[in-house]
Amino acid sequence: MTIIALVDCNNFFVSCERSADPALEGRPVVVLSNNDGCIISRSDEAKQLGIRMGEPYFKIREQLKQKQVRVFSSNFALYSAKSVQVMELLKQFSNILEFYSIDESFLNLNHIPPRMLRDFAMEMKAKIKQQSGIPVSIGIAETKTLAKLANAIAKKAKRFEGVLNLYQSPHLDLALSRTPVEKVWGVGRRNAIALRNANVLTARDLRDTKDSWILRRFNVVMMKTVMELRGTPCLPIQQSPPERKSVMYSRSFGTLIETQNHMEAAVSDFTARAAEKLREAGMAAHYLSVYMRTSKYLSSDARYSTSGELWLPAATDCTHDLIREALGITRRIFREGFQYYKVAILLTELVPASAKQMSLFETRDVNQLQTLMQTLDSINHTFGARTLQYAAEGLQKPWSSKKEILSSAGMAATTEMSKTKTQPLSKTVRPRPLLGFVHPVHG
DNA sequence: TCTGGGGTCCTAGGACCC
DNA sequence: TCTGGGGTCCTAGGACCC
Repeated sequence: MTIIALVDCNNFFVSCERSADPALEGRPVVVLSNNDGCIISRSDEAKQLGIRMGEPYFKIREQLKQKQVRVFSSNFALYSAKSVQVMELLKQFSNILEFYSIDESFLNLNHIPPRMLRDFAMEMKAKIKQQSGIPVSIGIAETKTLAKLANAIAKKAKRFEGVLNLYQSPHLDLALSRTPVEKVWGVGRRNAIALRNANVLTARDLRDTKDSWILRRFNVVMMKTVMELRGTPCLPIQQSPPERKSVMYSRSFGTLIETQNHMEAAVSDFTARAAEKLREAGMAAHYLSVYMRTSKYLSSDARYSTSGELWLPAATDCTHDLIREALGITRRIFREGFQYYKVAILLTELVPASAKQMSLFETRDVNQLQTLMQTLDSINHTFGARTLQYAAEGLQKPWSSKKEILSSAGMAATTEMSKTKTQPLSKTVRPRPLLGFVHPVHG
């Protein structure tokens, strides 16, 4: 048998803000998505006020002000650092664990006697709170899907004090029968409708369906979910993350883009960010796509989206190669007369950087390029993102995402933003890649 | 004025082959 | 006579996750 715990940080982004400023404790707090678009994390107090997940910020801005809700732009530098801190603490409790997402980890607890599980989890929870300031909930069961389910109940029902152990529990049936089918991990909105129409209403109903019906009506993914509800593990703990298959960098703009000049600068900027992620993953890409679109919410004649792709003759992780090709694509696909809202850079067909092959026509010194990229990354890592950047990325970046209400902890993490002088971007200046680096802080 | 940003996996259907 | 049958590969789109 396997014993699996799911440790989930409560209201994670809000809890991070609170750990940086304890005065936020007990008050309603929310955190916004990128570009201050919508609500992505809420404290319990905010939930009680009826503030919904994913709600557009502009729609409830006044309401939040009236109710004295503290609002923060998202600050992923802070959240990542907190996440690492919690992960390090978790390693003290099991050496078989999976960091599933920024705020959730699965732990194998086979080394704990079943009757000790609850005490063990309570201790884990207390230690994490004490050392990192982050409150967590813990669910324990035979499979990941059941641990998820236990966790959701632990989080909601106060009497469990944040820990629910359903491992070999006589209460499992009751827990399953009180969990609506759409709350089961792996059952999304669409499948929930199909299940409800077939009168499968709860996790228990789903567990008790026939295999043949599931396979006929759904697929092997749903079958695994059903097996997991029955206590048969189908989703193993993945101790090392599977190799990346793609890297994407995508953002909506703070100010809409209308000119090709600005678009080329934004594409250069985004491509540089994607290339950084690529190198961080230790990969090189064979395939590059550039995608741009207007807002989805415009009338159909003002709406436009387009994309262009390119096979690279040799896989690369080199920022200036990728920028050059991305600009080539951009010049091919850009159309005047639209207000662009978002751009995405997608890198696929990844190979390990160590295995990349040189193009037959490569005339540059490849080792020198590699050293250059390493130096670039290490300087930006030490002195802050975008300390060094390509001229093509532009200095002013009027399209940058809005982040109007960063906490003071947030400002500390992104000092280079506040130091950058703002000047109007001259329309006559055409971005020129491959010219070298600029230094925006003193530039 | 204003609506997140990533990822993965599966299936269906077409093209092509023997 | 009659309208095989299986296999692979690719792509677009759907569905799900946090």
